[in-house]
Amino acid sequence: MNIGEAALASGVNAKMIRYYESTGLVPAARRSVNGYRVYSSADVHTLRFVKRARDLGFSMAQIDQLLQLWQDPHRSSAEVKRVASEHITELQQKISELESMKRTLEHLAQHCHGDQRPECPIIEDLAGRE
Amino acid sequence: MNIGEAALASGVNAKMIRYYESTGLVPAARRSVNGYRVYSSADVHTLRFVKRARDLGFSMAQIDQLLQLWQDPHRSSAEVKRVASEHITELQQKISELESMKRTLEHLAQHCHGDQRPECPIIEDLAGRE
DNA sequence: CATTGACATTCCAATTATTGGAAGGTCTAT
DNA sequence: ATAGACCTTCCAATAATTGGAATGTCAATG
Repeated sequence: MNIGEAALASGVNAKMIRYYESTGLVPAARRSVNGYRVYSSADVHTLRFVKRARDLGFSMAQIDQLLQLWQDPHRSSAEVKRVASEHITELQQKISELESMKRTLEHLAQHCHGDQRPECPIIEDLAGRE
Repeated sequence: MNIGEAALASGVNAKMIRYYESTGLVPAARRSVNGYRVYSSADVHTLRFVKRARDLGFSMAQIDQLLQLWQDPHRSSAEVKRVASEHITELQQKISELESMKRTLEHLAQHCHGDQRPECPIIEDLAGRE
């Protein structure tokens, strides 16, 4: 299996597969005589794991931990849960920040006429209303 | 007013002030004889505008637009509102993504025992449950 | 057999906003 | 004179991804 096929099968594109390899997130693929990377279905499985974790917003550092845990038959589910919970907290943190921004902007936009005149509470807020 | 004082007064640190200048987001500061950047209170006002907009999550490109509009006495509030609304949409988009991730993870974490045993629905999901 | 097109390789760079540091110059005060 | 706080520029790293250039390989076709 060449990198293109592995990309198709895993949902991780070739460029990113090489990148993940370069950072050590996934082990370096074996090479065929021509120098091409060769992937097994186990490798593709790993790549799909990474893809799914990325889709859930885990950082590469967190995915690194999760991959270790995945490979480790002696892991405790508590460790996994800790990584996930940490990420949930981060997500909530970010969501709260964005919601706060959105709320503020909606209030401002609500009072903006949105017509041809220059007066605008949005700009006034940015400029400092005081 | 040196850059340090301008930083203190605006809430934008010196490093970022120089960066904003380098990208053209804010005009290049005048220089005193010793080569130091010199800021007026109008400059600080602009920097505070940028700071506030960044705090609301606007990108530098959007802030560039907002600054233009702010300076333009013939602006229409509709233009300002358009930029803000676009950003609100982006915020909502991002919020929805993060909430979806969080929901999924919470469901998985809820069914994870979090004890010393290796069995864990979180890892299983990442590994592909099928 | 030579060429073509699809695929592979490496390396370098851009993105976005921010931070860090190095190496050096200036100012103020002791 | 020297110390310490400030300023300058330049280069690099961050996180994850994307883009491109230059080059090599493979399979198939004319």
